[in-house]
Amino acid sequence: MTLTEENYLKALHRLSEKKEAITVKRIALLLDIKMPTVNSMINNLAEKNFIKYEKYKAIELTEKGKKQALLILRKHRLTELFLNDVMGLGWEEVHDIAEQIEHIQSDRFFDRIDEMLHHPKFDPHGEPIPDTNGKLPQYKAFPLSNGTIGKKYKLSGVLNHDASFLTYLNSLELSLGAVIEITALQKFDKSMAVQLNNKIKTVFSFTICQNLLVI
Amino acid sequence: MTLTEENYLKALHRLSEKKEAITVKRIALLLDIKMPTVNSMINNLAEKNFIKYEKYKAIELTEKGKKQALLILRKHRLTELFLNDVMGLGWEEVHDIAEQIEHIQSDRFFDRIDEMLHHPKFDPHGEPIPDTNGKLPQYKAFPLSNGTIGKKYKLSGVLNHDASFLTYLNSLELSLGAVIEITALQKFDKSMAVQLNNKIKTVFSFTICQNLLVI
DNA sequence: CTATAAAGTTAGATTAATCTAACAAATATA
DNA sequence: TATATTTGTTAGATTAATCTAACTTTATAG
Repeated sequence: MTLTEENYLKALHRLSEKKEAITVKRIALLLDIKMPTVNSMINNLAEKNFIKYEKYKAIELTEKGKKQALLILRKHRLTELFLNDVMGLGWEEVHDIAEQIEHIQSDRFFDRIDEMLHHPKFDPHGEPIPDTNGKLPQYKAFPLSNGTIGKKYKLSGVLNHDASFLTYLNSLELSLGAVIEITALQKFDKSMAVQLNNKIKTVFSFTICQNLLVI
Repeated sequence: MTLTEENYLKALHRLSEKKEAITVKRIALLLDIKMPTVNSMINNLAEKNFIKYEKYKAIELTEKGKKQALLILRKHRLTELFLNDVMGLGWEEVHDIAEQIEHIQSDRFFDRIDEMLHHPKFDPHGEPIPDTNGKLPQYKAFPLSNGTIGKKYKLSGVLNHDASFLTYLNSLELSLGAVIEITALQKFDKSMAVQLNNKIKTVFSFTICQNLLVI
């Protein structure tokens, strides 16, 4: 696969997630490329069985195409996490770099990233990370505020990336993968008493609970 | 610059280091590309002032071309070190991955790598790493066996990468950047008494000293 | 010092990815 | 429903990087 084909597949997948029909126009707008160019690439991808396509009809990813797209998405999300977690780059700067690194051809490289991050199932926005076969985890991360009393959860992402919020989490030694047990619930303000990593006990406001993604 | 142009520049630089003349034939062999292809790329690079070139004459990198090549080399060597040191990949596997990552366009990314490695001046083979302006360090790493008694050196590379050797170095907490002081020298077998990181005292055989590159 | 071999160059074709201009089909609107 | 607008397609050109075939220059070996 060429780099360009990979980028089209990624765009196709992104559009397929917003349940509206995938059209030549939308792809052209998303990639900032003229329609005839998209048209010829669509024909190319159809020939290679990455998509199902008939003239003037909507475009659909085949199983093969979907898998390929998810494998690229996997590399992209793992890379973003790596750049942030391991290399300390800010969330605003990781995307553009990951767009480039996602095309690196090396299973070893991405396997090591995966290992160093302890095989994360979700990125910090709560988006699922496909596995090496392009399969998504069955369940989805949800905000801690939807959790139930007495249960233990694993932190898999945060919806807010303000420095102050992240600093606060750090002060509690709360990083991705940390265990959060809900020990009590205040009906009045929906705040939660929690125990972190079976050690620290504290209380989270409802706002904080809404921003912590867990599984 | 395109990825292909970058690869040609890198090849050109590599050939220029082996003082023989740079010819179309050599480039073609090195990159496994046919001569007419090289010829047209040479014309392209000459137009862009990366090289000086006249028909049937030898090819020379201009200052501009040399700087560009060194900047790519910088990214390559930093990446190799990073893949090995930080990500724990073996020396035999880092090269191919670095060949791809060296083309990533992001100063921030490589600056972070540089920081995380504490601004290394040499790669583990003792080869110098150009700085952000494409300048090489003036001095060059040399084997510890050429050091003098009473002096302190900084470990900047190793010439042997056998697992047993690296394990031995690890057991002494001897990693890149470590301080090695020569405290005594045995004339008989050229072994050296050394103090490592101002802590551990031990003795290195001549063979070991030959394989430790220092500055 | 010529003849042959090696290296270099030119010309022209090919492929991937892009474009513009022109035309065709589908959709929306009056 | 007829027309206008939007969307999609085709045809043909362009650029970067590659190739083969043919030709030219330089180097080498008798």
